[in-house]
Amino acid sequence: MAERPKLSYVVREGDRPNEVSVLLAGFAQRQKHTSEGTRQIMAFSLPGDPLDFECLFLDEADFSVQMAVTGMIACVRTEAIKSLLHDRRELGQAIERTLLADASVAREWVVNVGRRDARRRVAHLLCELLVRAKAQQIETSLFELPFTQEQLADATGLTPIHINRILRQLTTDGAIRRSGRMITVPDWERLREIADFDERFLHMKRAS
Amino acid sequence: MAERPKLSYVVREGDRPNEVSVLLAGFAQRQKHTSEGTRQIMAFSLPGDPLDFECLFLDEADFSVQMAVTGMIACVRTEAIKSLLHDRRELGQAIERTLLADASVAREWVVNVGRRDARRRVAHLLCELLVRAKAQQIETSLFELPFTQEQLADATGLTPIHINRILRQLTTDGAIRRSGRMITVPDWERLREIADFDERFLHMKRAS
DNA sequence: CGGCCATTTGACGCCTTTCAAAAGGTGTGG
DNA sequence: CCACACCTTTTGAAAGGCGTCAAATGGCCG
Repeated sequence: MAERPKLSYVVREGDRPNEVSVLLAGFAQRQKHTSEGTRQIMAFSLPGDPLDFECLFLDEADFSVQMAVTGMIACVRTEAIKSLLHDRRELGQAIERTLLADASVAREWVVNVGRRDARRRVAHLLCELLVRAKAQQIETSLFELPFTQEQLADATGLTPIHINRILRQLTTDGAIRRSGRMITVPDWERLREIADFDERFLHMKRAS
Repeated sequence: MAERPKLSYVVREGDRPNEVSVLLAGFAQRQKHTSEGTRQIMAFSLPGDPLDFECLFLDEADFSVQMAVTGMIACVRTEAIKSLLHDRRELGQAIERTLLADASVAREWVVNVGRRDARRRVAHLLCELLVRAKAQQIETSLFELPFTQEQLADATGLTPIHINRILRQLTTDGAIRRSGRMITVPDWERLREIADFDERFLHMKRAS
């Protein structure tokens, strides 16, 4: 249970942490850097999401986790979780499902950056964030994006300049409305159609 | 233990299979289709790889598996594996590690298609395939690619035409040599450098 | 040998990047 | 409360990487 300032790293690629964490408040991002220094974000974490549970089973972290805004995380010693896993099998199943759902999202991101143009790509990311935020009861149709356009660029494999142009285009097309970083979706079906979005890849439970 | 013809599907997106399979011979690919019909491959499977074990824990498959060439797979009823998992904890850990290594590869693919240009992207894919093939003792520096240029394109988010140009460029640069689909790597370090390749994301065991 | 598919090559166009700079916002210190 | 510094957003112009279109070549199998 510790406050984490904006931009602080929770895990760095190559770490072998002896504790894992859950995001309680704020937003975080999973990312990697290429040797040239460019960054690729491969997931945004919302409150309630585990941040680095794969470290429970893999030797070293293959990605970094950085806070996107100031937030709060809960840390648990890996020993504690492992002994819990030893006692309660259903907990292991739950973690397993979460990790594999994360993996499914990563696969969808491969599709997103590999086969969708900038417009669909951004719309798809917005859809994912909206659906996940709704599932966490964060808010509904209007949605405060805590991310800068540079972060959105690194998440979609685009440049911040182009993100800006795409957001403007989506706005003039009526698919979204913006004021500051607040984004409203007046026509959800419209955005979903633009994005080619099918939320099954999120593997969310209906009513758990 | 069944032979599978080229292009046959092992799993389709949305399936809820009651058996899972391991690739014994040949090559397979994991893929998704967008609503426009374009395809994105997100993993190539080599002999020895489990093809769809995530179905053990998730409700429905979020990707399809298709044979890239005629090959052989072994099918196991999910019930059988689950009861095995119940008895032998170390088996569960092994499967867990495999699944999470797959997830790590998917994340690296996000980086690949998101932040590397065509030349690095293709080189990175070749590096991954070579390292994994070597680990399976398939062959060493020379490597028969069973994949068409169209498949390589769908794996890298490019077009087959551009794959062709990149392969030619890598050839004239001396990074690879080709005859037919056989690819030789005369200078491994060279290709690795071009690719910005660091094999840690594969999470392979040193000597298991 | 003929049909079909994969590979190869060229010309052209466009989506996205790069480069550059202005404008808007925000926090800190005087 | 203002001023300054810094970051983010916005806009424009030009370049380039990759896609699209089209067609020729090559290889495999019946």
